[in-house]
Amino acid sequence: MENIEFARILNETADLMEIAGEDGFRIRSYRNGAVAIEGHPERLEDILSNPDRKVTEIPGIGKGLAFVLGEIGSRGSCEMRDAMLKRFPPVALQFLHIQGLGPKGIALLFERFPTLDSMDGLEKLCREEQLRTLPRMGAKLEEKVLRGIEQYKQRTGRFLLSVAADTAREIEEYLSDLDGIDAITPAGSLRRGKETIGDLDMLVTGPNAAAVLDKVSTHPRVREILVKGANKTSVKMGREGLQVDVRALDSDTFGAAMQYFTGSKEHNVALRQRAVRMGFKLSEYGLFRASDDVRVAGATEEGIYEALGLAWIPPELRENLGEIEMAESRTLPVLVERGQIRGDLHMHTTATDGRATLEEMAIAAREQGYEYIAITDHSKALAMAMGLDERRVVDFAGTVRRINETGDLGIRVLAGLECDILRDGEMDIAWDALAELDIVIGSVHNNMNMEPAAMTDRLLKALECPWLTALGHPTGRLLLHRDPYPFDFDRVVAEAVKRGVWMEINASPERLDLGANLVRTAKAKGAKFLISTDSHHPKSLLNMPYGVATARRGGLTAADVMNTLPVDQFVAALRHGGVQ
DNA sequence: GCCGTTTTCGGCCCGACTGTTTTCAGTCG
Repeated sequence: MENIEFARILNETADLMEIAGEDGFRIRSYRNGAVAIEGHPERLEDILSNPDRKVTEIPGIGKGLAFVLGEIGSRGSCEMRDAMLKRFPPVALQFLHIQGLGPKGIALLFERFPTLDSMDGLEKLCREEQLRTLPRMGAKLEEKVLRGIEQYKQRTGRFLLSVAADTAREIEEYLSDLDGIDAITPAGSLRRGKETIGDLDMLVTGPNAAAVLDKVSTHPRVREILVKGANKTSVKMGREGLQVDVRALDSDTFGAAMQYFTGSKEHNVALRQRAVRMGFKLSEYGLFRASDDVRVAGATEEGIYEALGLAWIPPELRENLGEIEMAESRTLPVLVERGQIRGDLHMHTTATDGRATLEEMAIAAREQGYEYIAITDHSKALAMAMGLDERRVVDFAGTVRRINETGDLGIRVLAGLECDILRDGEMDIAWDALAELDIVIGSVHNNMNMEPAAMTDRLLKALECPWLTALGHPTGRLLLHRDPYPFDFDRVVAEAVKRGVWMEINASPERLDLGANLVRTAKAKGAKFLISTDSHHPKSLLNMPYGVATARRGGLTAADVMNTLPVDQFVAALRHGGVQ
């Protein structure tokens, strides 16, 4: 069992305890423990099975949680969770994801309607106007919950890009000891770098590819085998039930299969139409001449595109949004690559809500091969994150200057801030304190349900601040969880371009904000971008590829992305050339 | 339930908004 799985069960237990009205601090301990375990570099299982080690070595894990973790490790659950699940049906956990419903409300629902045990049941209660019979619940809440259920249904069945990527890696590792395998490659929306994934397609080639189909069904996280045939195994993985299709292929059709299973459907339809016009037939088995059914390409993707008179198209662009025309005229953009990113400009430390110190983040970033980073902790409006006030901002800028003078960290550190954009569009920190910093990322963290016009005004007002470097996670969306706040994006981008404020592509897999479509829109208006991980832990620095994938889907080249610049040029490009 | 000690128990992060009230609990970030 991986650490993240231990963390998930602790969090789930905490959710249930919250509904049960358990002591809040005790619940916090479970959540803290989950964070500690998820971020712990060692496998918890290894520590648990080693008699010389104790899990209480991990800060945040005491005697109580050590016992709980032991239970989870041996049987996948713990006493507390079992007890809670006797009181509440499993759907209670899903109710927590309905906006407008919290633990107290859910507890009340089960108290009043003991037979409630499904999302449909909740929907029925809303439609029959039953919620309003409960204290502090009314017609507005019934409407809100119905909207919440609608959104919930839309997002179930989809998974974050990172979840699919992790699962793909896990499967590759599990199969890596088999002989006679040439390649195990993800296709589908994962290969296209889409922000959320429906199911995971894995293609396998090699003389022994069929053996993979047997072995994959024995993976410990497989919970259901859907299909187990000669060419394909389909399974559901883990509790969330991510469907994984693994296909074994001949090497002479591998390119055609990659092309076909990578999609998108829209891209493939357009490509097949083109093939027909040119006297070919394109399928997952190859490109065939229509006249005599002779295969003219199929071993590689490049061969197929070339035979159709096209340059090879990067998977991220395969959405039939003009890429086929560009491939024909040989004008495809040279998309930005992870290896071109030289700095990460948005991260937090223990000064606010991060889990590691400035030094630890800097060293981890150096190991990623970066030349520079910016530390951008929160500002004081985020009281729950211990956000910085003016005095701490100025002190911090001084500290960073001294660190850079020593050069001990082997990486250039920029003094930054993720400054809250307040309700009225004012910055949370006075301008003269912001002037001490190299980089200021302006972000909206509260009052997100404003009218679109008011939110537009708020962002336009924020852009007036002369020290603002970039807009952080500009739409505020949380994938599968919260929709973007509506505002006039075109107007805000146009103003940002005019004022030289960059747009962030937040690489956190929960956000990927801006998303690819808005990246396209912004680029068309002349925007410049930062790709940043918004890390709260050294491990999260590894999320950069998700941001790069989003940039690529938006058609960005290295020239569009400011943090591809070498450190000196980057600092010179900052609005006031940096302060150091 | 964890932590850090005042080594035995008290402190642990908090403001704004919403819809429901008639003074505020619950939710959200």
